[in-house]
Amino acid sequence: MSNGIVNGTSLESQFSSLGINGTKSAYVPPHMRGQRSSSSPTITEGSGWNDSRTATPPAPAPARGGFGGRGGYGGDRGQAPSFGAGPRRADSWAERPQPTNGYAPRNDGPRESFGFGAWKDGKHVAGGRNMRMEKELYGDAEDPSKQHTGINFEKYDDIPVEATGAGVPEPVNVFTSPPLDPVLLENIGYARYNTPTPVQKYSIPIVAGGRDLMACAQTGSGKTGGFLFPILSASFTNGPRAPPAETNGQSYSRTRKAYPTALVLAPTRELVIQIHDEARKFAYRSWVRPAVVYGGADINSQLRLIERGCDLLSATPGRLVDLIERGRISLANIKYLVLDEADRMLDMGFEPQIRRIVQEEDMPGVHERQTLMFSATFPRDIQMLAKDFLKDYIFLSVGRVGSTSENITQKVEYVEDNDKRSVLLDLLASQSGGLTLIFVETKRMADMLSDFLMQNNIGTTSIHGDRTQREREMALQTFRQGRTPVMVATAVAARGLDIPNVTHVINYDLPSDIDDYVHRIGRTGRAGNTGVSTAFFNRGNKNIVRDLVELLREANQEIPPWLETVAHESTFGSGGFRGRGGGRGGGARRGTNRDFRSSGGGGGFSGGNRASSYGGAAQYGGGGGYGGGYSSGGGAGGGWW
DNA sequence: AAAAAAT
Repeated sequence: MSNGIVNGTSLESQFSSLGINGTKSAYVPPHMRGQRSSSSPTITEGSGWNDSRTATPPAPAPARGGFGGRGGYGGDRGQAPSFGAGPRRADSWAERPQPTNGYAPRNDGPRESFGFGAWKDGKHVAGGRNMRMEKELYGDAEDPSKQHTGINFEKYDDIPVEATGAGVPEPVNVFTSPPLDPVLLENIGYARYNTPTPVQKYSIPIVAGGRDLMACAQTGSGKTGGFLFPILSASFTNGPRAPPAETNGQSYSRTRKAYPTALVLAPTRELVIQIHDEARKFAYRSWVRPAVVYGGADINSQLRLIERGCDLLSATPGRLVDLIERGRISLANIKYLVLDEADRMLDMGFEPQIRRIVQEEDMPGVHERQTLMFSATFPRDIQMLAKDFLKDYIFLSVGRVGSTSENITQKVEYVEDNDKRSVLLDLLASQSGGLTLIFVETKRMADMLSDFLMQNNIGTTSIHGDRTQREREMALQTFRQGRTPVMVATAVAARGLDIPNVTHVINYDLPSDIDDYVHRIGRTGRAGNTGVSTAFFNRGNKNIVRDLVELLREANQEIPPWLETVAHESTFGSGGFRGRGGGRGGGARRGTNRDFRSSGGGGGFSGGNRASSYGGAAQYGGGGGYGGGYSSGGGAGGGWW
């Protein structure tokens, strides 16, 4: 291998190369690493921690001393300042050696004054700066593993956006205050975000104006910031919702309940971890304490962290329902609800749990909260969800980032199953630098292929749902760091994950759904950078061929002649005619990503007009909508092509 | 058909 790929790829050797003592050391999930505290410090300024680097805080003067724990509402929420803290050791965390390997000792050090704010007497009191925390949250300017979407934003100007609905506010073109809270603005600066992405340009004034939002956008479009920025900004300015009266008298109950202000639901564990990491960046110095809960990890440590502060909660649905049942989380104070990757969550069968969380627990009704839904597509079941969860919403349609802006070079090669391994080896040998993400269809294949690559001395890890959560997070970690520059993945990693420096995505097995394909290749070419995607195609993939060709054409990619032939034969050939339904549109299952409501609609769901608002011209100058399609496969059988 | 997700 000529590409600097490393040896020794078993989990143990990955651990040891990270300086971790194999089985003995306490595992620290990514979102807890380097995090000494996620909540109320019990030490105030002057009582210990001091750092000469902590220059004059840019915040208002009272900020520094004003740290009274949870401020005026703390007690009512069962989160008195001393809560959960107990006697603390007197030695200063700052004096201990700093971890150099990205792993921090357990989160039991003394609290620091700086870095956390409070909501006190109806006002936001920002905390002072904390340089150590800033380094941990934002990294160095040179650290590539910390650099996310803060670069090359110019490319985003090409992305078409369409906003429809009643009273769409003018988009903003810069990060400014107003409408953004000054503390948030500083955090955006620390994160080196320069310019709002198209989603953010619209979502900021929409959410600031109190409106609900339905956005068809994929990650990579700056979606996470698109909801975090306006929600955090409004939260900083307006504070938490007043605690419900009924909880009076419960203050001293044995079980401590968290009352988050904002809730973000997402389909996979890694995704909620990633959202939480972003939330931590932008909640810095504010009263908002981000928290995260997800399955597969120790629930008790999550409970402890929740108790220390849980204002913006990122969660997978199953674990959240569990915690609600245990009476540890109440949704009574929710002001902001976000459903991320909503179509994916429905695909994964989360609808009953989501409906329970939103409609059958104690969450305020649709008129008492603000709701934001994000989905790559807008099929009928998502429309129904939007009808039930949103009110008078603004519909935002954001063009595909990767494919339409042509910063991903898409290749398709004809490879029989038996040849895939050797072709893959050749492919890996011929490239240099960067990270390679290989998608397969089954967990078994993921294991087999990663074993095979490791046997060939290619630094490989793998991620799929049968690995332990710890293994999954470790895989992501070593891949991000480039210690294992190749990762084999199932669908678990297809959507939403933001991994800088992925230069090559290989569809070892093509998915049967073109949307999945789009998401997968979207792991490269992020933030305006260029990337390469290679797909192995053979007769087993004919169910995707027509959508694939259409997509390649739309993205101005080279289409191999044989692929065109296959697509043509698959459409008109012996397999039986499967009508195109009149060109674009006519999509039965998937639907398009455009506002289906009648124009000027007041937000009501007008059920009958769906068909008529489909079809017709593409929504914005030829970009975007790639409707096309029937639900794949099945049906009229017949030979190959 | 497979994957993911609470235990």
